[in-house]
Amino acid sequence: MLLYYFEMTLSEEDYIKAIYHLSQIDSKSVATNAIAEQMKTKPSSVTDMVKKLSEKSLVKYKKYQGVSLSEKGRLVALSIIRKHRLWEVFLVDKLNFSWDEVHEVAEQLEHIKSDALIDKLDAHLGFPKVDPHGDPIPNKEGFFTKSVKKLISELPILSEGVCVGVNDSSVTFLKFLDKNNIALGDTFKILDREEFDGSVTISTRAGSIRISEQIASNLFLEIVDEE
Amino acid sequence: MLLYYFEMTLSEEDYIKAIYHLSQIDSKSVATNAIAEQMKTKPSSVTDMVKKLSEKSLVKYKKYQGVSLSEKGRLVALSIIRKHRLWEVFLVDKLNFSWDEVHEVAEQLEHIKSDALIDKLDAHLGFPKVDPHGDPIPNKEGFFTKSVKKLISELPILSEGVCVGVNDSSVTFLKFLDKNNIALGDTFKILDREEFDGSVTISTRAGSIRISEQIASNLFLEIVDEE
DNA sequence: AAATAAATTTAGACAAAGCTAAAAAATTGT
DNA sequence: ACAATTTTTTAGCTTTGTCTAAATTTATTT
Ligand SMILES: [Mn+2]
Ligand SMILES: [Mn+2]
Ligand SMILES: [Mn+2]
Ligand SMILES: [Mn+2]
Repeated sequence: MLLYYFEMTLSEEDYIKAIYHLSQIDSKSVATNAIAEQMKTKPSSVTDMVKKLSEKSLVKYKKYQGVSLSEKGRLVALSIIRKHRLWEVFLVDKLNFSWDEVHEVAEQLEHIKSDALIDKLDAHLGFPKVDPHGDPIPNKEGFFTKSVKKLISELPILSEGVCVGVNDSSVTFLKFLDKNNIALGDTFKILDREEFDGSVTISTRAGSIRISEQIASNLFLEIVDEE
Repeated sequence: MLLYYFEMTLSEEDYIKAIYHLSQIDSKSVATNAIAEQMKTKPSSVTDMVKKLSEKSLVKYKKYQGVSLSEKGRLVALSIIRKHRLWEVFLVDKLNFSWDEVHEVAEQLEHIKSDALIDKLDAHLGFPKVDPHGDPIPNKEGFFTKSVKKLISELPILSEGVCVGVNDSSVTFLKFLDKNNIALGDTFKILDREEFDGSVTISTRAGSIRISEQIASNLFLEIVDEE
């Protein structure tokens, strides 16, 4: 990730990250209003910030034409995302937070400035490849293995992956999972799917079980594509 | 420490901490210039900030008369110091930083807002009582066991304590310590002192050794006074 | 008790990041 | 094609935390 030798404020970092995420969704240039919504600010504030980021060559910007990250900006985004996701792993693996409690704190921790810190944290965590939500962690140079996160209901038979999230985070659903020995971090394989009702047979640590279409469309598996 | 229910900025927190430390040294009210020096700002900036802190009842302030922490301010200071020192323990014990590398990063980490985070970190570290520099860690309510950090040369015979720091951090001195099996974290007992040259006999894990007055006046032991 | 020096406060500016209201450009609908 | 709508930018203000220079208060010397 090659340290960026210019000081960036917390706010600038959050904007860069927001622009990165928005351009992942759409790939075209990102609209002022979209950034404003993501950052929970007003479009006029976005215009101001985007001008400043453009001055620093972190984004490419032409009036009324939206904005996109420069290569420099992309690397900054990935370095913040790396930090965010490493801290999330720390919070879950070492401090026993659950995967749905960590985002807000990571949002703060990602801005701590120290290359040594993040290197040592990475080592301490055993160089994880994905965060607790199944999202890939870029390495120091900004490379990461593309991982695909898909609902069980959308995966073909014989797919295999790690359960990394739920769509419906209601207490009743989480209790259901518990009762059926399904937990975040488990590896599942999709054995069969009924044409009739969309129910799916998956293998779990406790043996193979049948789950309804409704359940299958609420569980995310993370499939890592080796590069 | 009973959470403070008002938002504080990073800068306000650092000022409160600075005022706390300065009033430890002197116990009287703290001078504007002293704060300015500590915070590396100008006296006029200090006056501005002190007025704001006074508005929030965090300090007692009368024009030209210096400033002191209110009880509320003291608790805020202790909560930040608690966080600072817990993070220092984390950096040294878990991430293998050395005790002289951690201050700057802890200076950032101490401002992360999350009560759950600091509770879980505390537990993860095994509820440490002192930081890597031998300074006591306040508990959630702001209480801490007073620990005395003194040079071996200043301690009476039969004192016992944990080696927590050096005065002279030159490479030659640190190498000398290494050669004589003296390391941070070791427990020493002062067995005898020669009137003639001030040299001291101490018991170490490798047996008892004699150290010169010069060495004795460069090694800090931390003596914990049980409350 | 002045005079001088030092410490502190005030006044006025500035950069960062935000906001509202108004203007301008781009897009959409007819 | 052109009017209406939506998006984006500009202009002007606000708050935080900082600064310099000038004024004021307190402390120290003669
Ligand atoms: Mn953030
Ligand atoms: Mn995540
Ligand atoms: Mn700090
Ligand atoms: Mn310390």
